[in-house]
Amino acid sequence: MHVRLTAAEQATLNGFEEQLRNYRRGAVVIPEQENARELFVVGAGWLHSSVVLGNGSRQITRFHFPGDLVGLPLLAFRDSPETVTAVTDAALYPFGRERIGALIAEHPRLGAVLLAHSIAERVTFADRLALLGRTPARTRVAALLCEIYMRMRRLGIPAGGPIALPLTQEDIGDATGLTAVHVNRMMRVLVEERVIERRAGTIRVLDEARLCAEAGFVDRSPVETGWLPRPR
Amino acid sequence: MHVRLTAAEQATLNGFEEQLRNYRRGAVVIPEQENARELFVVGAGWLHSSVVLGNGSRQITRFHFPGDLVGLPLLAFRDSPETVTAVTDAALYPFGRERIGALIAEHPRLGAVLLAHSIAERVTFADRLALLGRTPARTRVAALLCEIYMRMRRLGIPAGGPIALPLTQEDIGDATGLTAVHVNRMMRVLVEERVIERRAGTIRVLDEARLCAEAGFVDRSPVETGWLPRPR
DNA sequence: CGCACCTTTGAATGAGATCAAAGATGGTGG
DNA sequence: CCACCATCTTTGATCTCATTCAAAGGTGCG
Repeated sequence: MHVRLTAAEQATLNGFEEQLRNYRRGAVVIPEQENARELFVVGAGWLHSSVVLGNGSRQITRFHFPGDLVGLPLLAFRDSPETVTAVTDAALYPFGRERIGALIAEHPRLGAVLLAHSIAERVTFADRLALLGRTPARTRVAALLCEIYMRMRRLGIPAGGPIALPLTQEDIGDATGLTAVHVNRMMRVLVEERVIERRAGTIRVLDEARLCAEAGFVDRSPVETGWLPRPR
Repeated sequence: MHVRLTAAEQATLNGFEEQLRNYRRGAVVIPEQENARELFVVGAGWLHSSVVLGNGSRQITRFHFPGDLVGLPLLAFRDSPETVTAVTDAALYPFGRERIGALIAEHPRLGAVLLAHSIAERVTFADRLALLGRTPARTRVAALLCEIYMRMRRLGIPAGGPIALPLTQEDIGDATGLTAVHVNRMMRVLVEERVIERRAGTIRVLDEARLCAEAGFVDRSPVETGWLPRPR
């Protein structure tokens, strides 16, 4: 999205989407603490990454949407530090991690793009950290909805239209550090104040400006590419 | 630490530590939202990265110690998404971000190592996210102390010895999502239960096993390197 | 159609925040 | 070298946001 690729780069990237593998809603794609061997590009569906604590509670650390790269932690650790689960039925393109090594050797510039991507993700995590550490429940729920809404917009869904929200309130709680009960109350407030509307597994954003303000949403300016090396 | 470097790789890396620049305790090294142009390798001192929210509260997202690379977000965003501040007097090696581009072009394998490093950091953030979202105050404080202790150990400080803790309780609160007052109470409990000992800006870990258990500390197995391309 | 699972609502409880004020501590300048 | 002032730590009292516990509706899948 951010860089004009050479034909050779494009061809190499296309190679990552060969076979397609299907997963059912709720299926575990990568189990925590196990020696997983493959990464994935998301073809269709929603997934999430989560961590389970010693006390049994779960923290969802991020959601994955079509086009996302899933399983990068396998490049740094032998055993996956997180569980990747399919939220909806999903279709993924698996590939071995040594192919990332080959990609970098062949096209160092793509390696640099991958680095920038990983760093951007780190920044997203930092924002989320501030959200959990320093904001009240209401803001957290608004921020999650806002994030999903923005993501859907970028995937091409029209503004103001209804968007599917295949998450249980428990899921939302595990992502925001709240209980399902409290998530329910917070969403209710947002509905009562006409910020959003809900109906059978979908939500509609009625007041985008208000939602963004409520969430403290900051649109991180476009990704930097000035420092990248020349394509080979 | 994880990879055997070639002479050429080592030489290139050494080039990153040319001039040394000094900062006073409390000095802002990279201000949030400004167009910073340099990254740094930490030579000496402690620093931290933080985010300031709309409501005025602050979240410290991570601490930086000697040997750390600081300012990576500049590779992804034009304006720094976070503030980097010197906790103690510090000495840093600055360098321009285009040098990272050159590094990757010249030594793709080092680019891959950098990617793995960035991914490992992302995983650390995920752990921290679970900490803020799903654990009580006491665990959070223990986890922060445990993390610092482990880091100091790796930097060569003896087990059980006193270690400098140049952080105010407010700093610890901003890192753990608590108030300074509550941090004080939690540390008091840890002292009373003889897990740690405190004296004038230093702490001593009396019961390492207990601290780790309390913190839910998991030692992420050594970084993977099997997928790296061959050195050029 | 029936059984899981999810959502909704109320009431009681509790962890951590807030407010306030009294000790420590240490860096600075005279 | 000492005195002073700013900053940090400690402690108590009170308040509040979110959790917990409990139970009654909904919804959709098999």
